[in-house]
Amino acid sequence: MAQTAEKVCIVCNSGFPGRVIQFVSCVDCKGPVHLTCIPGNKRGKVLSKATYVLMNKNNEAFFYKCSKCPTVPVPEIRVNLMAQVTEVVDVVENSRTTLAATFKLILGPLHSSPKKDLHPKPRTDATDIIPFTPIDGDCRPIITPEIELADAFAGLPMISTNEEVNSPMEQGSNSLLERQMATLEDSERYNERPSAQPNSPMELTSFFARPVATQESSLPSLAQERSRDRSNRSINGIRKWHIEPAAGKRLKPMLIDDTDRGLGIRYTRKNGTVMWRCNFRPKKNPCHGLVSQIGDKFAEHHPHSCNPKSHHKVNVILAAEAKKYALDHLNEPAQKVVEPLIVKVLDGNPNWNPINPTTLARAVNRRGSRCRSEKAPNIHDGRTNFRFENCSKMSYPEKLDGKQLLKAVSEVYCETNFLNEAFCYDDDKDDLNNSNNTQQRKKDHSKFQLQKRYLNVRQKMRKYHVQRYFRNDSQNNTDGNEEWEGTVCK
DNA sequence: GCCAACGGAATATTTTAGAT
DNA sequence: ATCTAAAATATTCCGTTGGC
Repeated sequence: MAQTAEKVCIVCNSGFPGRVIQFVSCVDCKGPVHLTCIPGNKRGKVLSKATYVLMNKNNEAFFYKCSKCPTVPVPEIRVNLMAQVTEVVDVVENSRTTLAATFKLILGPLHSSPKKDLHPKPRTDATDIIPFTPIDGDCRPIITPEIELADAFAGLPMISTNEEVNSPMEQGSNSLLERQMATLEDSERYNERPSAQPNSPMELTSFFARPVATQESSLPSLAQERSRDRSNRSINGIRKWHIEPAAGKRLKPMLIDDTDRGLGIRYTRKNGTVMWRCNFRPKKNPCHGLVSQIGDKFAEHHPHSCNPKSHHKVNVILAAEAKKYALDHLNEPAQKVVEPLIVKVLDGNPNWNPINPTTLARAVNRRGSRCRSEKAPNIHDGRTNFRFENCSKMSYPEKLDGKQLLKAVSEVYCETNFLNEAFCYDDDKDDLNNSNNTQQRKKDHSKFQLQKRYLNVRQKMRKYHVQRYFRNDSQNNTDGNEEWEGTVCK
């Protein structure tokens, strides 16, 4: 951490002005990085100025690894593991005194909150390093050094990785794993086990050298969690992923793992990471299974808490294929579509208990009939956006709760639940002024008016096959009418 | 008709950026 | 260093769909 005014920060590309230049150097490329340019260190959470000064004073090195450099491999610690555990325990204990300021437990990029993950919640594998696996590939559950050490801290029996790695089957898996891992981005390569750097109690990640994560003994053990998870894995411990694009209900994509559990897309992070959630979701004890996907790589964030399913993958793929075929051949009878597919699947899976053809045919029919109604002639062929004509008929005075109406309408596609709120009201016979309960009558009347206008809008939408529409605020409506724009069904 | 299997929205929690 | 607001992420709730 020497001062160097000529150098340029490899993160922000700016210099190091001022008398006191605080920076750290990448252990690999030696490039300087501002203290504040360290990922997650805007507020000194990773390396505060005070800590920096203290470390400088004690001539301590801060092992920073910039994102441009290849990840430093995780050290092999199979040999003399207990000695290392003792060593790390000493370090942790000492950290309460002299090293308290310098010893910050920072987890990898997938764990953004150092404070939170110091004591991980029992329901997650927060301290597990998550192995990424490619799509339609597989992954051996890995007992990483930090996991073993975490178990050791929790007072649990050590799990020997020697035996696992040395067995013929595991050796095979390892080579397969290595081939997969070779394709991963550097920042994700947690699980490599080269022979270099033996006996180091520190783990180097893409960011920093840091002490191994510990776990309070009062919390459920990682070993127990993994043991439960391992029992859910296939026999050889290989995790396989497969995405079926339209296997879900409403033709949503489904991720299927090697235990035949199906997962649906939960949400997509801003950085493009897709989060998949196990589809087993009864109201009582829904499964916690959670998988992240970056590109075509997958990682388990939460293990499943549900039981594996039998032939689920075969069934969902078959159903998806049948529905897809039915959509492409709308005029063919469902039974005719389904039966050959079932025979074909049965040929490839002799142990499969075939789905009832009638059941599948009914599902196919449902899908087909919906599609037939959706494929009504489109008078706005070729145009995805258009301006509503007769805008005056679509306008609403503000006093009739236009905002609420606008919100309801803009969220509506072709189907709506609005009519499910059966509202019986005889507009013609009602006399607002002669009612016993005038306030309530006025309220009902207003609601009825709203519904009538809404139905009028909906009718319009159907007529023009509008998927959704919204008010065009860019127009200055001088005549008091609101302008609407719509999106036509393709 | 019941209930599991989804799927989406609402809500809660955490993180980050910016101001002071 | 602290506070606040906004954004991002995670969790929960609830409605709909589909199979039996």
